[in-house]
Amino acid sequence: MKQKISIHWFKQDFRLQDNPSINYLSEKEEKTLFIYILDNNDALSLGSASKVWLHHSLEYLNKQLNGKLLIFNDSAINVFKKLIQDFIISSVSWNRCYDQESIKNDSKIKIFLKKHIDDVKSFNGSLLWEPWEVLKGDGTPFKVFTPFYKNGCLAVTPPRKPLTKKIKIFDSKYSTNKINFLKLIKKNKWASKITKEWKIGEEFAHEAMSNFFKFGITNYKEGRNFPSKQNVSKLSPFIHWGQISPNTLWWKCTENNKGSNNGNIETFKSELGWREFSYYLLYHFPHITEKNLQVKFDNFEWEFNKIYYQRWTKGQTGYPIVDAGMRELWETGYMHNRVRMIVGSFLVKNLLIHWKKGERWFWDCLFDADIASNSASWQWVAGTGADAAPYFRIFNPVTQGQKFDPHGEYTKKYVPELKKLPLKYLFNPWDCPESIAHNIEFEIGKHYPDPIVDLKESREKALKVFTSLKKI
DNA sequence: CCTGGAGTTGTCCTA
DNA sequence: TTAGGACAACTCCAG
Repeated sequence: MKQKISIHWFKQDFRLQDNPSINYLSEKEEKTLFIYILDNNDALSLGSASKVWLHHSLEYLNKQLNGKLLIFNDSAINVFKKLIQDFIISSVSWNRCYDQESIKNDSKIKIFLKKHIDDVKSFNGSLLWEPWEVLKGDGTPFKVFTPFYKNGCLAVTPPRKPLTKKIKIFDSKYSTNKINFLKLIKKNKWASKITKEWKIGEEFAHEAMSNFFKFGITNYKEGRNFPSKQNVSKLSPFIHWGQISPNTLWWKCTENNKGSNNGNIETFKSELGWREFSYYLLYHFPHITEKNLQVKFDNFEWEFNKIYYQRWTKGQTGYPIVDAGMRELWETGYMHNRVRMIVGSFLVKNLLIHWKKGERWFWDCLFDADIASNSASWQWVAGTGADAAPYFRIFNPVTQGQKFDPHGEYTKKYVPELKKLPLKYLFNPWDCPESIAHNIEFEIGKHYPDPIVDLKESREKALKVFTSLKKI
């Protein structure tokens, strides 16, 4: 006798709170079977850090579901074929993904499922506004952030309020923990070290939110620029994996938006707005993952010096703030936003290496690696994207270090070989006089690399190349 | 169709 | 030491 069930298909929504698909199924009479499908043939293959986060997320989620999460390593079609054989399925639902590949695959699966199951639904569980609902007066999509956010988002319907319902978990007899079979984690030092500063799971997303609204949000607007300060939320991996919904954060902002903290709250909300904008661009211009949004850059003469690139990835460029950022990324699966801009500008403008190379490295190393934010942000840094920075905006890693890490705490933490260097020379160690260097046993080229390119030269070269481009 | 204001995040030089 | 303007021009957007 087959049992009657409903199915929630976890995609990038690893939470039980404020989960529209789960809420929908909780209203039904049947108990819900919770499944996750890893398809190794997915075009959008996961980066190494993403796999690690996914592994721990699945473990946590399975615990939340009393060990009843069903995990498959197959194509979604095959999985559903089997489930349709084994159960009477009244409903299947999930929360949508917004990249082109997912849209294509999911619509195929939906058509297949509808042949066998009456009730097949998908929900918006990850965006505050549906990309197709925010348009200009003439019906075309926005291309500039400020009008998109102010006139497009804020001026229309406010985001859905968070809601949580009680779930009824279906106990399938073949529900076992198969997470290790997915082989998401390689047995090496990196994979175990990288999670050291993180607690992964829905509960910890809420913990991070509480901490942020207690401490970080005070002075967020200013403090978010300083990598050694604790003002950033560090919520990005949780948001990416759906361990907390943007709606929960949005309404938490509204709740806390009283009195003098207004500017900070608004700034944080606009950061959520930037995430929306990235997804918006991805939806309306899906090729931004691969191609320049501004086609005139297709003629741009990028260079590729393999040695430079490798030293950038390893944090061995000879520019302390750049190296600190790249090492933070490698060691923690995260990089502070200000530093992301600095290392990005350095790769694209000083080394003239294609933004796509940087995008791929970030994709592999970031816990919050997100196809929308990553593509849109790299294009922004390169100046090839929407709402681009003017080409002459090239970050100076020395000035940026002095300005945003004024006491050098961040830089020294990740580049410990510079610890003894006086602050005056921390961001330009090549200027350190011989007498001082000798005393602290610091030799450039021996204890810390020579800068791979000259700042002034590479800046002028970049300006030249970018200027020539606009004349085409 | 025309018009005018505006556009996340900087740097460098000059007075 | 510091504040202000140049950098260059284009596209987007709203009226």
